[in-house]
Amino acid sequence: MATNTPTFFSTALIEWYHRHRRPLPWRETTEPYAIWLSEIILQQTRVRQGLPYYLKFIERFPRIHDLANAPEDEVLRLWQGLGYYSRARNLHYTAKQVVSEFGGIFPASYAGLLQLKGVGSYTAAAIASFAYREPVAVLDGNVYRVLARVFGRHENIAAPASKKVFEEIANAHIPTGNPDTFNQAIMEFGAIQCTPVAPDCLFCPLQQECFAFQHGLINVLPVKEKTKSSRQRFFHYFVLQHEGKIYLKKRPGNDIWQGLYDFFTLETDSLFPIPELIQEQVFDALGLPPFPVNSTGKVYKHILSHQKVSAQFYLISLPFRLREETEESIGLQLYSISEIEELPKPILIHSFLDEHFF
DNA sequence: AAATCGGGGAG
DNA sequence: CTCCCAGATTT
Repeated sequence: MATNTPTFFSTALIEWYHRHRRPLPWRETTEPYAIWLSEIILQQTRVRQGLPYYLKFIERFPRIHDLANAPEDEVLRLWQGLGYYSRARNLHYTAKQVVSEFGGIFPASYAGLLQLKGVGSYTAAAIASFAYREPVAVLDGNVYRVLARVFGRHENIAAPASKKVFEEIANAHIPTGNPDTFNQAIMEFGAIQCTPVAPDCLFCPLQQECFAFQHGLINVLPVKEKTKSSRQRFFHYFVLQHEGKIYLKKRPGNDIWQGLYDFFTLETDSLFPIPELIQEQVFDALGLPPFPVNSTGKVYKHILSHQKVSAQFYLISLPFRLREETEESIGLQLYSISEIEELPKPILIHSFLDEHFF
């Protein structure tokens, strides 16, 4: 990359940043491990939501070896409630890889960091610039918005093809001598000043240079194509209990909440399960004689990015355990209440348990 | 290129 | 309700 000297844009952002920056713990360090941890946590997550998780993780896992040596269930349990759980699984995978293959030392360049699982172009640029002062511009939601407005770009920011347009602008302005501050500044500027709704244009240092402000396009830029509506799903959770313990299973891949624990599940295409379906998919599958079951009555609603889940729970007390072959084939295992508290669970399941058992 | 993966908060 | 958040990965 060519050597960049400061521009009106980088100068204004950095000057603004020095007056408005929030004190955040991951800004007080240049350790790749701490920066990497914070960046994974903050993907698609607001600082306010991610901060307590960062503090928990850095306390429990002060060094990458601590994270690498932890069981995956504990990592997922600490991650519980933060969403996008593949981030936690990849975080753990990469910690183990960096320890076993690189002696606990992170790759020292953008290109090297990009090879790590869970580290894409944004995160690699963030770590490279913050930890190594490598002049590579970050491109996150904040940056897209700021660039689209200031430079008047109408490309659809949701389209992957638009990425290089914004990348080129950002990389043309990142000062070679101060890449870390520029990257921090442009993201902070987007988060605090140039917000998605009702940006503070009145007191904006870029007011005169901002294309969107000068042309009355603040509410038009950035252009972002609308997403499709999500699908509706209906879960029927059978809370099988025996001697104070509850059967749980670990959720498989290729669906939401991979690696988290929930109950034996019947999924239907409507709110009301067909009795024959319960007979076949529940009683027959579990090797139980048929008997009447009632849900707890409450329908739990849970919203995800691309799905709306309606869940009902059916409390069932078993006077005996399931057959061992049944337990193994379905993946069900009995856990005490205190054990269940330590397992990673979807917020939906945790909320239900909180109301009935914890 | 499009779909998928969470949960919370603002308006 | 809709939109967005220090995005990455899979299809």
